[in-house]
Amino acid sequence: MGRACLQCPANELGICNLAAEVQGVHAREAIAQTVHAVAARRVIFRYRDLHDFVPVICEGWASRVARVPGGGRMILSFFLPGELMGDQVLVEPLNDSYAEAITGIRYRAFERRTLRKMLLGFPEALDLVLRRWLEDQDWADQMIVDLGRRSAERRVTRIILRLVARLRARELEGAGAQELAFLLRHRHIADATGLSSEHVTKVLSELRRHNIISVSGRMLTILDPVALHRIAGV
Amino acid sequence: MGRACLQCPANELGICNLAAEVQGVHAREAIAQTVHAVAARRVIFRYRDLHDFVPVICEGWASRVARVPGGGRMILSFFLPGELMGDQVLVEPLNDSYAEAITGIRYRAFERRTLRKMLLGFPEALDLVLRRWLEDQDWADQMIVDLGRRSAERRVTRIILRLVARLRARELEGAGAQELAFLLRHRHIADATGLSSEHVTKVLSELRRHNIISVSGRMLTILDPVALHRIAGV
DNA sequence: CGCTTCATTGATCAATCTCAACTCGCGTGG
DNA sequence: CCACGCGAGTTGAGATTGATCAATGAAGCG
Repeated sequence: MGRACLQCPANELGICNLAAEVQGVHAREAIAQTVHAVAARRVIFRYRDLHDFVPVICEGWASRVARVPGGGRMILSFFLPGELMGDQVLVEPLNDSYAEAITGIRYRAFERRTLRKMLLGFPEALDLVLRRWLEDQDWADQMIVDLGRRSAERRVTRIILRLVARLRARELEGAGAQELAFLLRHRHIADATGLSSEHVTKVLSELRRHNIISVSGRMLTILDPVALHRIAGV
Repeated sequence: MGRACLQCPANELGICNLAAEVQGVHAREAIAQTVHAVAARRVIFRYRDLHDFVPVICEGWASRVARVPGGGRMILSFFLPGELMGDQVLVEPLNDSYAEAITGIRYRAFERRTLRKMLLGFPEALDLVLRRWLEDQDWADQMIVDLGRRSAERRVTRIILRLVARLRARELEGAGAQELAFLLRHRHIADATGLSSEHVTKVLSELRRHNIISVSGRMLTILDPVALHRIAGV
């Protein structure tokens, strides 16, 4: 059981067999679940095919992607370890997007029907899920504002800061540490911000030139948090 | 009771006093509610102040708006007659956006606490609300794709087509009629598509020049639906 | 170890913004 | 009832941002 499990809804709801095994007890509610692994850059599933199961990511980073006729791609949201991959637990998805692995990932799929019944029985549990759904909506709202009314530089810095905040909130990265694992490729940042990947490297190079961030391998170091926040406009 | 009430969730849930009065019966559940009117272009409320009430729009068009420091504005969603103004019925909003009237509007505010309790008791009713919430999320997803990866021309035509589809789905406009009341100003289209209002008039002029649409007063006529859909890329 | 994907950089091009000037229509106060 | 003023729409010129294309080197992965 990794750190990501600590705040995982499946764990908090007591439905994850992994947690149960570790603690040597049965899961509170028996919910049919399967474990899967997907390699980096691969499609995990299409949402339109996702009728009976609710996926939760255990390890690695993933994204929800929409394709645009003509080759364009747009990332609609990111999934970090310990997060529901889409909050449509109670309602079937109507979306025609698909989930794609950013790094290699492992995830669990829970049976929707049982999960739904359980949530309807426990208002606190329902609240947990709805609140996360609301956070997703808030993310989408912020993306809309960024895409519509902010410069490339701002979009890039803001998405980095927001992801870092999410990692810290889930305690995947220490709140103090300015150096952290940042697993996105330029292409992912580009697809999330509506920019070309070339332009993303130009923005990031500029930030490095001013000693605001530094990147080596897949570690991101925030050298000057104040400047970074100033650019992001927070 | 207008046509908009027919598909209004407050009506479907049997909580609207208006429906009850018209039919000479009591509302199924007594939920405290108040009626309000707001003039065009006025702020209706801030979402952060909206703790105890759930608003439903009865007449007119409204929008949810985010301001960006420096004068920019972005419309996050539209509200047509008979729609919940934000689906955060069950959870308190965490957003810092506000609702703004596009035309003059009338709306009703229902007490959140009672409504929530009622929804938790009726899974079908809960489903109704969650499904609408999901539709909102779908709208947001489409906006993100449009903003990130589509041209100005496409964004404008798509938002028009999507709004028209919504009006027709709610039977506010006949499915066949190509002429309909379209109450947005260029400024609203601009704020929803992330464009300048000048560029919106250029796009719309072009569409008129090609006899694809025509606008007079606040009536929009779709002269060439096929061409319009082709441009939108559907 | 060979191949694919990724990052970097520069030159050029296209889309859209900004600014400015003008017109129109409508609502309102005199 | 009229005049005025403001918000809204139109149009054009010039400025900017970011896309596209191309070429090269580096890194990751099987």
